[in-house]
Amino acid sequence: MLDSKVFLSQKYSPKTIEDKWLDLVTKKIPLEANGETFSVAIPPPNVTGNLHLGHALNTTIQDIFVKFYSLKGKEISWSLGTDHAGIATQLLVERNLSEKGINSKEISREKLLDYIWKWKDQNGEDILKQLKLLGLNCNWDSPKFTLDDDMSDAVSEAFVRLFDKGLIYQEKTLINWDTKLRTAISDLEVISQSRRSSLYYFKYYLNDSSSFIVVSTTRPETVFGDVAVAINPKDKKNIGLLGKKVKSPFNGNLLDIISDEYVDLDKGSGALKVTPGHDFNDYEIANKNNLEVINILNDDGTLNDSVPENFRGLSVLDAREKVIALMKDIDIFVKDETIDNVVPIGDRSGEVVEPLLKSQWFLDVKVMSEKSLNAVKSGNVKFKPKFWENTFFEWMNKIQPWCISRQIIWGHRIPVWHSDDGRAVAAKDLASANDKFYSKYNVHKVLTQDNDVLDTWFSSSLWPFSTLGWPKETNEYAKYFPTSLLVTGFDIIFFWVARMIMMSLELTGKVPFRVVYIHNLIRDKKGQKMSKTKGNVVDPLKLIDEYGTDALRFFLASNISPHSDIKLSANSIEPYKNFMNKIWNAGKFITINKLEEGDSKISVDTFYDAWIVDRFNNLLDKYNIHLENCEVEKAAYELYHFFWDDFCDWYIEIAKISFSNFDNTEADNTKLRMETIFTHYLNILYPFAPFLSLELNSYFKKDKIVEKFNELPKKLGTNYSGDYKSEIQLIKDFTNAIRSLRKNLLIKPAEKLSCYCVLTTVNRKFLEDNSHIIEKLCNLDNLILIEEENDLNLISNITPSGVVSFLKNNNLDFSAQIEKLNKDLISLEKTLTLSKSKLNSKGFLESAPEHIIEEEKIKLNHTNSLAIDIRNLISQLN
RNA sequence: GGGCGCUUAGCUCAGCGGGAGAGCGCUUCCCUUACAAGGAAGAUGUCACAGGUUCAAAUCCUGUAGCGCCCA
Repeated sequence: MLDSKVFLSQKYSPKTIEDKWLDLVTKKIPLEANGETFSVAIPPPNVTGNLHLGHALNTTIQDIFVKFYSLKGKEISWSLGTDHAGIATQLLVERNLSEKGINSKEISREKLLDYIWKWKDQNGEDILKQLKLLGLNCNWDSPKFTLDDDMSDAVSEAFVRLFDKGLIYQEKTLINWDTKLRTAISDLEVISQSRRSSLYYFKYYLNDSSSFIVVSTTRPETVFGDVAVAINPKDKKNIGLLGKKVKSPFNGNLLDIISDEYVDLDKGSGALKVTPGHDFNDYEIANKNNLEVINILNDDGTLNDSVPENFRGLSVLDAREKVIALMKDIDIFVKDETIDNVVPIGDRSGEVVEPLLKSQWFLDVKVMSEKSLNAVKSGNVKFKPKFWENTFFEWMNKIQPWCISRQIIWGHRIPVWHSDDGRAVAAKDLASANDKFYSKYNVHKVLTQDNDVLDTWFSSSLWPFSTLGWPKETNEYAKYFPTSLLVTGFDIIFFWVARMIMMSLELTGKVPFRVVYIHNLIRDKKGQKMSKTKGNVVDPLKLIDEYGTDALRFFLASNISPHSDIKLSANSIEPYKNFMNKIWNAGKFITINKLEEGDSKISVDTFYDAWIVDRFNNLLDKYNIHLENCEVEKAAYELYHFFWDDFCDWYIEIAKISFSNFDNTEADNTKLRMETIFTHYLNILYPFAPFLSLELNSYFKKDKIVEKFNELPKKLGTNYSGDYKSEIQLIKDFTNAIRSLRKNLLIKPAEKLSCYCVLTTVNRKFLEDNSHIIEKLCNLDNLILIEEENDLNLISNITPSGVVSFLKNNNLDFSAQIEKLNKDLISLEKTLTLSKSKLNSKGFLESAPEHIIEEEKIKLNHTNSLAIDIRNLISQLN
């Protein structure tokens, strides 16, 4: 046990106790396991990243569950690690190099890789240290990194299996090409951005006559890739041109006029130039109509050799201007107009993405999606809140093959080995590739590995099982897979959650997790997304400095909302720091009144002991239910209000009175009760505010070895036999009513006076024994029980438990009290009319459940007599 | 265009069939030996709008308006 004198001399200082307990809070303490397990995989933060509030929210939620289930005796595994974050990291290092005057495009693959690894070793993984400050119980001794050997082995294994099943294939098709990064990206990495754009109208003349067709386009520079003009089959004006040809004035090509349902009559001129090399819809039209595909762009987005010489090498925008100028020159330009359209942007580069015809690797997730849909529909994977399942279904239903190859170097190199004649096998290394090639093709060839690397999300999609040792049948994998829970933001349901489910079902045959807990984002006080460019990013480490980790954790836990994002303003966290301070000071009070060890045992409970025991038991129930339902914020709410409203405002305040009396087996019993409930409270507070809980607990634990909580507290019993609920209610009712009366009558807080009362719910004996409590709480001389019929000249307040009154005297100003009574009367009369009309309604009496009718009757009687009393009072006062 | 979510006190939000709530802010009073990071007493609402279901609707259904997000 720690020195309580030191404790009593200190103010609450989060920093001090965080430093003191960090090791213990983050350490996995072996508990007495009950044979059950609870496992989670952390969404791996970007290795180059810094801690932001999203991480803090995400990991705090996980940690609350981990600590909760740990206290419940489950064995815990919380896989920890970082993600290599392919494109993002490579970009960052390249930018770094260019600041040093090194052009990454001019150095070898090996050299650049070397730079990135060095950078990662020096600057990476800071985030793990920052995460630790939150007090998380992750597997700190075995952090993973997605490019580590074991993780990479899982990636190769997955790839080879999927390749051999035919689910991974190479195809030359139209893909999203980021011209700045010079790599393919998947459709998820393309953001549709609304823009004001110009729509240009121009004439294509028929090759054999002077008639023409007007086409419209936002991309005039692609005229060199045109292979046809498409009209809608219902286009009456142009339908006569069907089957004819126009001659491109730009390169002399002959373009068929074809019809296709896809063409929108109301858009632009209603006729579409078909450029299959640079538009996904046009590509489909071309496929349907057996049209040629012309690629007019280089990898860097400039025009290539298939355009006339004077356009070659121009950027898309320069070429656009030049084409428009040409149209005007040769007098085929009709007009332009400004429209709203949608432009595809690369999420990493921020540049316009070009559809390009390229050979890339694809994973046929379309085939894999079926099982995933069923897993969620059948409840094998549950989303919380459930409505996110709709989002999941919607995307899964229209999922397209996933382009998994990237033309960068930071990542898992694709384990495909090519021969020079275009045949290939997938294998983990060259030796097995040679074997595999020979057994497949019966010939030896020189094999070289594919140059591309995999999309970062490919390795992420294996994370829940690769971190547990898959493909090896490790103990961890056997014990902890499938994982119990995944906690993540809604923004990566498609990127990550859906892909994990698909991969897991395909590769392990199991779902990766039972429950997906989706949380929202943290925004600034205006509801804007936090971003560096806006300059509104709040650093969690600063919040920790200012308010403490426990307060931050409690804030996050309390403010999770299934429907809306968390808005963070300057003083959002302060109430929770105040709450921590409240607990701290309650701890001090209890320490001051602590019995010496072995002094006493629980003897006879008072009504307030019985009551607080009951309240605590109620808290325990709700706490368990809410956490098991993944409703962290509700558990936090209960913790907050039990402690502040019940424990501090009433229990401690009443107990103080007992402590100040001489006698006291009764006080000793309350001291024991108070300490027990407080330490039990700290125990369940631990998942939410671990540092404060441990610190305070250390002043109370009798056993010096156990510094940490090792189970959840059980419900407490009480030996009080009276009706403690009515009794505490009487104390509360009378206290509130007397305080209110004092205030309304402008009686000074320091002035002591006598109060008269009439009882309705509790017996005279109880009041005789406990009137000193009310006297003390209300600063009375005397609480005098009187009969109702007395004719003293009184001014009163009426409560469900009885009436409290002061003697009228000339110094008192009744006006405030009369006002209050009138107000009470008005609201009473409202409920009265409502109640009466209900009980007079045949429908209500026939259809409402019995207990509701009973309650309504009681309410009516009650309100009625209250109203009569108040009316009497008012007339007396007037 | 399709989907999802939201609209409740000045602000941020909970409640989701039978009593309109919390935190912050506001008013008045109190440094009462755990806590002024506190205590006490208060004020504040056509629960977006319009219909419907029901004995009973903030709560369920339909529609309208506005806001936000996702997908095209």
